[in-house]
Amino acid sequence: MSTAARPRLLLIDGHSMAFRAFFALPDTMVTSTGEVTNAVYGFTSMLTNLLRDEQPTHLAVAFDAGRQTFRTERYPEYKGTRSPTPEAFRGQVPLIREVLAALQVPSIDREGIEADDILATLAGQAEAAGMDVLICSGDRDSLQLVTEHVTVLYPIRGVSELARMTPDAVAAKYGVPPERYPDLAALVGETSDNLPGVPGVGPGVAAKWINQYGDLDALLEQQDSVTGKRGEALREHAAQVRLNRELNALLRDVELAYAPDDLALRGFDRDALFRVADALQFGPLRERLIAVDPAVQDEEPVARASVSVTVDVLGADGPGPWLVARRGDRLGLVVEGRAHPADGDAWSLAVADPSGAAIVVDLTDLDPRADEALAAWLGDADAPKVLHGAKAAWHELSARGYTLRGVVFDTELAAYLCYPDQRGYDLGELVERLLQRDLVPADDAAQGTLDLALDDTGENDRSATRAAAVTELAEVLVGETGDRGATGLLRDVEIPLSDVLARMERRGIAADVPYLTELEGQFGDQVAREAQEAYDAIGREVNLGSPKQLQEVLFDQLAMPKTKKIKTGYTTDAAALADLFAKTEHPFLAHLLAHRDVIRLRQTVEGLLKSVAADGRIHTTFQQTIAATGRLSSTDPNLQNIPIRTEEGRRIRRAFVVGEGYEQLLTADYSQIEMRIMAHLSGDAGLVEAFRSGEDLHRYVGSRVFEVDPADVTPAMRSKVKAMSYGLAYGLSAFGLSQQLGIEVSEASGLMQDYFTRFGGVREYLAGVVEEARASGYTATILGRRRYLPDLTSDNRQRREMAERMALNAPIQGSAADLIKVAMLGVDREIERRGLASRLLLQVHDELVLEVAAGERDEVEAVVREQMGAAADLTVPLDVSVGVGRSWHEAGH
DNA sequence: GGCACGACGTA
DNA sequence: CGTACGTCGTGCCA
Repeated sequence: MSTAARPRLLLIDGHSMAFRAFFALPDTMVTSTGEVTNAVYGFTSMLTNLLRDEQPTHLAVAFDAGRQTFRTERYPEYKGTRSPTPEAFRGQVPLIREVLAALQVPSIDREGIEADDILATLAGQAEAAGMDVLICSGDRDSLQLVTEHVTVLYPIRGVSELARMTPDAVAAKYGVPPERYPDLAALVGETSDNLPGVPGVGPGVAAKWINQYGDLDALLEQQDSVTGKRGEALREHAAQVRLNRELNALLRDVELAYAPDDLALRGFDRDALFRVADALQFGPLRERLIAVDPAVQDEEPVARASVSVTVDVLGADGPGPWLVARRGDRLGLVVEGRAHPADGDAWSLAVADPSGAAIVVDLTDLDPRADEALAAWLGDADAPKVLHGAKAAWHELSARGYTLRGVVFDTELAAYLCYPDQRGYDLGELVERLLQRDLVPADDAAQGTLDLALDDTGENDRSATRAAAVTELAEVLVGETGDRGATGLLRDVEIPLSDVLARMERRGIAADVPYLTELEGQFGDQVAREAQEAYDAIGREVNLGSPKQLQEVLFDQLAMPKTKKIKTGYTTDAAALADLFAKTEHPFLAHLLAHRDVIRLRQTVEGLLKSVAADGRIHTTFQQTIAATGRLSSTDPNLQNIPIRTEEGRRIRRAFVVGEGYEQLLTADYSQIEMRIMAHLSGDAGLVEAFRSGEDLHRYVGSRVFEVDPADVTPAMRSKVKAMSYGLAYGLSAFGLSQQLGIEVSEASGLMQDYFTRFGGVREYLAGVVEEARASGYTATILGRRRYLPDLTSDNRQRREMAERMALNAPIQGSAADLIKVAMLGVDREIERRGLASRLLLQVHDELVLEVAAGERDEVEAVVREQMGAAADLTVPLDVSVGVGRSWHEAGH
């Protein structure tokens, strides 16, 4: 038994915290009706965090009321230097009080009294009543209230970071205990309150005096004993100091309508909360608030149960009868094995029905009848299955000769669509989060049916439990997916695509191993040569792959000018080295850069050689749940970053060749897909016309921006608008553009202005994307794929601006990902329908690589052009360029 | 063996 | 002070 925890009273200075929020968040945060909401949003967000982190039992928010206070009566200039409250702020205070009313939190004010005096009074009463008190205020005068049981939370930056001011923290920061802080403040003065201090006396001197004399009264009594210029200044300003002290003392005996006991949290008024949160378009903040509703927090946490399952023991007939008895049921399937596209295996599988009954089948020791029944079920497109990561299971089963069909739901893909920014989608973690259950098999004692016939390693129980968990999880995720408008995207795109990807991975792409080996040798020779010449240039050997050692060489030994600062010193990246070379022409730099290039190429070749499978082909794995924008990624090896920009790099592409039994490789890529999507989404007339005209895009844009004839657009103009156009989709700044083009920031900024003058629809679109996302909490692609960006309302500028750039980019990059996924499904389906032998091998974001069977080239090209071109109906045409050849390099264009 | 970091390849 | 990824080596930790 634990003793009852002390009650915790949270007191907030409403005005000062709302004011902080107002300046921390952009005043472009408005509802669709134009109401500015940054202060109310920031304040509510801060309050939400406090409820979550501090778990107060009692709460009140105090507001200033009335212009006249005892302080202005005593000293008319009090707070006299403050500029008038911004109009946009003033209107938000009543909104904050509305929110508080919905949360059933008292807003306390009293005519002629400042919020801090209310807080001081309540804090004193609460402490006397045995409560712990937290005071959240941006007014430093509140520091005088700090005691063993009273802590001030003082905003450091914005309203998201609060400093915990305990007695020790106050003493550490100011050099005096909390009760002496107003003495110190009286000496130093407070600009924001228009209280001048003693000239030449800062916090350090003030603290020294206070500690020396004991307190301010004693100091003033003995002011004549203070020597020097500062002593004179003190004597001259003694009256002001006394006045300061009088004014900065907080009232502790204000008569209030509430006593601390009346401030107990009662739980939110959900109806009122929904109304106000919707009216203010709080978006995701509403859910965050609900998650901290004290009415819910108070409920006893239920001991978390495990996912339960009953393992049915199979008879001599194997799994057939069990599966047949459940025909038409959605069954959870978990395969135990090794998921590898070229070297997979499966050793057992578990199937669970919706009631929690399961079977486990040992695949390594299966009699023919059982095998036949299992194969029939697995390959039956009409036998609905639910998996967590069907593609991996596909590889495992494929290795044992099974075909997997009838996947109607994939909990991993569903979780990805619902929470695309998550790092991983581990089954156990999802079960914990979404089912509030644990993924451990129930104790053997509790489950009599478990420990029968099957082997007793516990493996089977775990498998069966996972299968049951997948079944249960699917039920929750069906709802979550629907809530996010992702049902169609999951069912019609991601799930069928995982099957297409599985087959692409299984096929792999043929590699010319002798050629790769030759390349490895050549690059290796060059590595050695460049390294030796680099060593000769500086007269010693260093590890050229160690930025740390390079920094020593460049900045110590060679005393070169410092480059851009990074965590570990100064950067040695390629751009910086090129810059240094331009300045110093030191041969070491040239050899170092050449070494970097060639060692990288050698590494790439080595990696590829290592990943050639027994069939002479390279089998990548396409990750379908990694990129938050909806793109695929490629691993083991990554075939989406094979060099193409340099001639040396392109040599590597010659190693990817057409395989035995096929005639050619075909590559097809979308040209300027992202810009076309931008034209479509923005509806900018100029940009749409640019694509419809068939003119070279950058030439067209250049002619508009620079006001010249398209024929007169110089290469320099073209490259500037090209960088500009692409940068837009990333949230490029004038500074970034100037860096990339090596021009002045002013020129870059002028370029951007000219661009937006000509293509105003683009600017409107980009601004609109961010504002909409801020209000709704997410961005969406053409197919409705969402990306949630809670940081759009962060008061941390860096995080917020990062989120804004993500919001600009996600609909564009993500829509492009949508389109090529749809195109892949179309190409695959059409190839199958026409009975062609050609096949998809790779996807590189805007490019598809296919292996073309003899005689099929023209038809395959037509299919690919048709399917890629028809992936979406945009206001601009989707242009596809196609190339063929014996190698990836030859097929490129 | 695992981690963070710098560097750099692709779209 | 430009989005989205994956991989490699170094240097440092346990």
